[in-house]
Amino acid sequence: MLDYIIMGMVLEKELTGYDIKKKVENSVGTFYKANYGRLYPALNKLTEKGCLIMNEQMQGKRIKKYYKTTELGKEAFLEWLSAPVDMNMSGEAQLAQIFFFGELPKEVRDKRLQEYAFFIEQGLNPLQNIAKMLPNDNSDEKDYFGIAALYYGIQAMHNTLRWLNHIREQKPFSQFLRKHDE
Amino acid sequence: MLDYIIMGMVLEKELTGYDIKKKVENSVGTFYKANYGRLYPALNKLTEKGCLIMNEQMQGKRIKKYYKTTELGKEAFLEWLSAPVDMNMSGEAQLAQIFFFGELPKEVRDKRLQEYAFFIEQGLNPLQNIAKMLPNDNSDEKDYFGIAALYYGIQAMHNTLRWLNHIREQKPFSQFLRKHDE
DNA sequence: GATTCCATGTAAATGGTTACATGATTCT
DNA sequence: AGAATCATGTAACCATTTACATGGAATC
Repeated sequence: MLDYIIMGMVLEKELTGYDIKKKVENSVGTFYKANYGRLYPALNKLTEKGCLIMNEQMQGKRIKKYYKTTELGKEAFLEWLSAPVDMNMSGEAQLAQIFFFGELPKEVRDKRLQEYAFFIEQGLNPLQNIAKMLPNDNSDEKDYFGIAALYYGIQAMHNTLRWLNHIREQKPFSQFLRKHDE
Repeated sequence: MLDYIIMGMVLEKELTGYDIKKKVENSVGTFYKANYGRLYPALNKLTEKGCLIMNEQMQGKRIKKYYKTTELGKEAFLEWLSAPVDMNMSGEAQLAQIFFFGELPKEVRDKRLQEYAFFIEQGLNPLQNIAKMLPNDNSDEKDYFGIAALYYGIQAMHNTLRWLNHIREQKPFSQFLRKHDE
């Protein structure tokens, strides 16, 4: 996963490992955390494999290593990107993939987004059935937070579906966020 | 984390490892995945530590091992549960903790929920500032999905805050889910 | 009688974090 | 001058997944 995120970050502009980490933080950062402990080793491995090219530059007395994705890397990246979203991964990791969907041809992208919505609906149904069978009154105090977690999941899935509908049509986000009734 | 989830699952009723996995799946399952590869070793370690008691029972020719949380285990569980939610963990893992909040005294629980809401607001602010500075028009096609991910994050945080407000007052969930405008 | 589910585990491989180590550059 | 940040890495440790291995019990 980190490999693909790195390659996605330096598709066009070359960056240092340090820059890449910063870029990850303030873009996909909400969904994916990188740290130097595996970032730098990953950069070396990807360079060895030929997925990145490294370009050393001197800045005063310091060597800076700039990385950029090669054609081979681009292929690997697009292969990963165009594969169906892996539902075994955490929701956050799934979002990290969709983050790059702008790099995908519209056809493939739409297919994947629809597919993804379908998977979420499939996960949503059993949860909704459980919710329906639950007693309406606050019967057992101790169970409340378990039920709350269930509803959290249902809500989150609903919201993801709404979001997917939105981005499938590439609507602007000016009116995406809703007012919240206190 | 798994240790505490296990202990939380067998606070009152004794279960086998197999049962525990099932119970995790259809309760916190949306947020936390267990697998036998670490579940069984974890059961042994917790038993050695004295956090669980094991009770072997014969069912025909098969030995079944039932586990239950000891007093020592309960203490450890409650200590974990009453600590502030660790914001370095994934959002899913955070929810897995709140799942057990029914076991917490109201005072501690309310404090933790308010604290948690505060942390989320703190994470939300920078994202909202980025969103505000973004050009309103769909300037760059390729950036659209990056921006979409940003809005997803903002939406998710808003929803979490709304949910937290709801559960802090222990409101029933009959009207929690909103209708979705297509 | 075969398949599915119940039930318990282990071992190898992989994945990932944390702390450490070092030093240059830029800002105050 | 001192602090913060830029910049690159390693090593030890810890966590986690996957595949394998085994067999009883219940269901069709």
